[in-house]
Amino acid sequence: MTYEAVIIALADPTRRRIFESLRVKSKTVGELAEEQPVSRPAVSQHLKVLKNAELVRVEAKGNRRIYSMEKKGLESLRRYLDTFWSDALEAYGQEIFRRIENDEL
Amino acid sequence: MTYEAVIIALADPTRRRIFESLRVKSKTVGELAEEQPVSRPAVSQHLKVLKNAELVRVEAKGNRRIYSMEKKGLESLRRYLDTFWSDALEAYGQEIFRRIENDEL
DNA sequence: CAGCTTCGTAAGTCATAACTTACCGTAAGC
DNA sequence: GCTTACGGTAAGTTATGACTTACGAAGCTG
Repeated sequence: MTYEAVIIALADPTRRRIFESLRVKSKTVGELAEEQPVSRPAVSQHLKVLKNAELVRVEAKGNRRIYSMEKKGLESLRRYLDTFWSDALEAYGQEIFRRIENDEL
Repeated sequence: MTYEAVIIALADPTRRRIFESLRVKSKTVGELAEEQPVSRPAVSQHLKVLKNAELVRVEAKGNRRIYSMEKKGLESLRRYLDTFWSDALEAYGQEIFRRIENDEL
C-alpha cells in the first residue's frame, strides 16, 4: 500500500514543486530551499515525506546531502492507476449502470 | 493542470474508498454513505471534490443522484505521471548527477 | 396538498499537517 | 582548535480540510 504515501506526498503543492525541481537536476537542501517560498527546515520536512514515499533518494557528499529523483514511488502509483483499466471490471460496472438506468435494479 | 485536483481528491482515504466503491457499480449518495463510517453530508462533500476532479459523474434519476466512475480524471493523472518517463530528461538528469558525484559542478 | 425521502449547502468544531524559530550535531576551512 | 556552513529535529503556531448538526430545496407517494 505504498501508493498511498505517494499520493499524499504529491498532494502538497510545495512538495510537488520540490519533486519536479529535482526532475531537472539533483540538488542540495539549501539549493532547493532557495527556489521555494518556504524556510529551509520546511524543505527538510517535505524531503522526509518524499523520501518515505520513495520519490527521492539522498546521497551524502561531505557536509551536504544531495537529493535526486527516485522513480520507485511513481511506479507504484502508476500500478495502482493501471488496475482501474481492467476490462472485466469495466464491463461489469457498465452492465450494472445500464440496469439502474432501466429500473431493473 | 487538472491532474492536481485528481491527486488532491485521491489523497483522502475516505474519498479513495468512495471512489473505489464505485468501481464495482454505480450507487446513490445514500448507498455510498451506508458503506462509509462518516455522515451522508460528508459523503456529499467528498463527491463534490471527486466530481470536480472528473473522477465521478452524476446522473439525476428522479429524487436520487446516481454516481458512477469517470475515467477522465485518472487519465489526466496518468498523463502527468508519464511525463516523468521521458528519456531525454532521464539522460540529462543522470548526466548532471554524475557531474556532481565527480565534483565537476 | 401533506408528509416523507433524497441530497446538497451552510455554519461551526476539531484534528491534522504545513509552517515558523530555536537548537543541535557534523563536516569543512582557516 | 575555532569558526562557519549545512541540514536534521523539536516545539509551538497557524491554516486547512474533514467532519458534525441544522436547514432547505426538489421530487415521489398516498
